[in-house]
Amino acid sequence: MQKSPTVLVAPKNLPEPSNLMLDHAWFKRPTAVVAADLIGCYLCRRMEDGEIVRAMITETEAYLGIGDAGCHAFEGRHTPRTSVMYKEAGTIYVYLIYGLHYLLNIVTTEIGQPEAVLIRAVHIENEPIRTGAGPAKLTKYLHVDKRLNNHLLGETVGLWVENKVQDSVPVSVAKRVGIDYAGDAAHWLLRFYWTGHGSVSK
DNA sequence: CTGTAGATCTTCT
DNA sequence: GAAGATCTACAGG
Repeated sequence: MQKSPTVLVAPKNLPEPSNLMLDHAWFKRPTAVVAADLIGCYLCRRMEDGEIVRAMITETEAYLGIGDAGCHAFEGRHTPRTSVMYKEAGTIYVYLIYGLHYLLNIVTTEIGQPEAVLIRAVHIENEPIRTGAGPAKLTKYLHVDKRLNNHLLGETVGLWVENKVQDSVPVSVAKRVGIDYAGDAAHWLLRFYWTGHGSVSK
């Protein structure tokens, strides 16, 4: 009997953002703390037709800037793609990987400190458990692409995060995925996921 | 069920 | 020219 964790209080699919919306200061904390804290929170997207989709975050990864060989901004690398990582906490960083997949990150910490959290998996109510099980799958479902890059989270751009409604969420830590080239940093425990949840990436 | 090819943009060698 | 913070389809055992 493999039942996925039950949401104690159902997410309100209200037509408007709720007062649980996280402000930018919430993301201006140590990146690993933000990444762990995001598990159980809701990634909210206003779709083209005006409907708001609330997707519960079940997996994240922290990328720790200039000292992290797995981070795009390693050793202060500053390119057209990575410049957004140096901006203010709460800024959306979307980039194209392998020429066809968009991945969603949220910038953290201070301006000038290129750190971010990658959203790796979400669970969308009333959808198959694997619908948002992967960083590229969730962006496809939520229509997240380059248009959002460089904008602050909020109702204006149609993408924001609302706080979790559960009191305690079981969180596990593990090594990050897909950065075997990063040497030592490949072993850092910067991946966070809802323990045993069926929507966590493979 | 495991393995791998292919898609094809951005960055670095 | 090569490889990447990935996913899907399909071949083979």
